[in-house]
Amino acid sequence: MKGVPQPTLQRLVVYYRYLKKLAEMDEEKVVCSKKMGEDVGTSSAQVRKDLSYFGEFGCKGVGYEVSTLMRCLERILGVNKRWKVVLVGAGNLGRALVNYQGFNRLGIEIVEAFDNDLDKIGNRVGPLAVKNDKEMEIIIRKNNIKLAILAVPGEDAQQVARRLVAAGIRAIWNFAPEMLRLPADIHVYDENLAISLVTLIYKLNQDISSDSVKYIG
Amino acid sequence: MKGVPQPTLQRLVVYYRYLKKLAEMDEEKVVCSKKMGEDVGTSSAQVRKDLSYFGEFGCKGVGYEVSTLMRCLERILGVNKRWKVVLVGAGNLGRALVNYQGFNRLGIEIVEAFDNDLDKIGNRVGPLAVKNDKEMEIIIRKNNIKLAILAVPGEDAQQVARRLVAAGIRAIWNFAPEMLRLPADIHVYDENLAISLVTLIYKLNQDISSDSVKYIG
DNA sequence: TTTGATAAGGGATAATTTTCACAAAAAAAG
DNA sequence: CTTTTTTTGTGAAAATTATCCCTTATCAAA
Repeated sequence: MKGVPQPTLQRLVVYYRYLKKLAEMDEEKVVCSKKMGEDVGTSSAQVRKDLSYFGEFGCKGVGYEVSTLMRCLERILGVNKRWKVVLVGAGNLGRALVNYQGFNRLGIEIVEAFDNDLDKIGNRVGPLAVKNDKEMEIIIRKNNIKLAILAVPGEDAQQVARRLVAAGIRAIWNFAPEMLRLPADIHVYDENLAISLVTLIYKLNQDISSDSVKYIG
Repeated sequence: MKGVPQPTLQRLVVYYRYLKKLAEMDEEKVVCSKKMGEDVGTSSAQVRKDLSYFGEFGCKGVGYEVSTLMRCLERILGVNKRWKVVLVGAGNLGRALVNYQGFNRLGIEIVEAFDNDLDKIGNRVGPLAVKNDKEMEIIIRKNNIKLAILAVPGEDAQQVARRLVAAGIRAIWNFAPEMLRLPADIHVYDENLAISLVTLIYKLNQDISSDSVKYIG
């Protein structure tokens, strides 16, 4: 179970959500890789290869039992357990994440929100009251929390991240556009919203450029 | 200028922001690929290879002139122009995106926000008033807008996306966890926040599993 | 000047990821 | 009961990406 490609992992989340929807609709009991691929936007071969990293889940000539494969993926991804997460930085983005419904369905619960801005401390974000970040370390330790969402300004990110790691955090979902320098065994996922948008702009711009090439020469 | 790897494109955005920061600090006039790589978390070879897809920007034995390379990347990425963007879906996430400061620095301006929820229409989100989505098509056409942020519930996504394309939208940043079926020449970037988080959970869970293996056998 | 150190550019090589194609198993059809 | 169809799982091939390393250019110091 070593050396699973990152793209495979990401598609697994997509498959999981797809299967969950199928299971809720309660129509098909079985689904084949061809249909899965078409429905989620990849190929049947990709679906099978992705699953093959983790074992055999299907039945030749038949396909995959929806509920079984769903539960297998649940275990593989670790979303069969409930995960407690803290949010640091209760700005616009942080508040949106707390209120985002998609996480709860994956067993993910944001249990605390911290900020260093006195104007924000005490305010409600969703079901939480924002706490002073001075209490952060103590609360993280006491509740044995391993996962943090870092949504603070770039200039604070490195320092806050160090504090989180010192408090026992093992994985950080980083929204700050900064490279975090942390011990190698801490998992960091850099989320960079600007990247996504600029990628689209690049392509739009390419279209426009090649259009004008057509007209000129 | 065809066949630029997607990862390269994404790193280019990172380089661009890095150079912009260097330029603002106004210390070094020149930067080499080694330093760039270290500062943004990649290798010097990767930096050079990424840039090589677009031309020659450096000087052997010296490095890259910060302001020049910055402006080159600006043109390559298309962020030297201003881009008008509409938001569809004024929920928590949509509101967070409108208020996100990172876009403005890239010449990206969210100029309209639409929703079909009568409770939301008329409310302010940042500097905008949410408009009725029935006006969407007309306003997009009139302002010749090409880029849309889709932050509506999954079940509405496909239908709204079709309307956007019919109104002249050419690129969609899709936050709905649905595969959009659109003409092949429409650019879609699927942003899936759950994927990021589950990827971290997977790794956390792996750590825990391998820990217990140590104790048991 | 000449020499040494530095650093870009780019072809060659390696690693990773995706796609292909086929054997084997199950079900359906004849 | 045999044949055909379907569909998985998986090595092998292809495509894509990343890394290495060598050549060349530039600068600084002797």
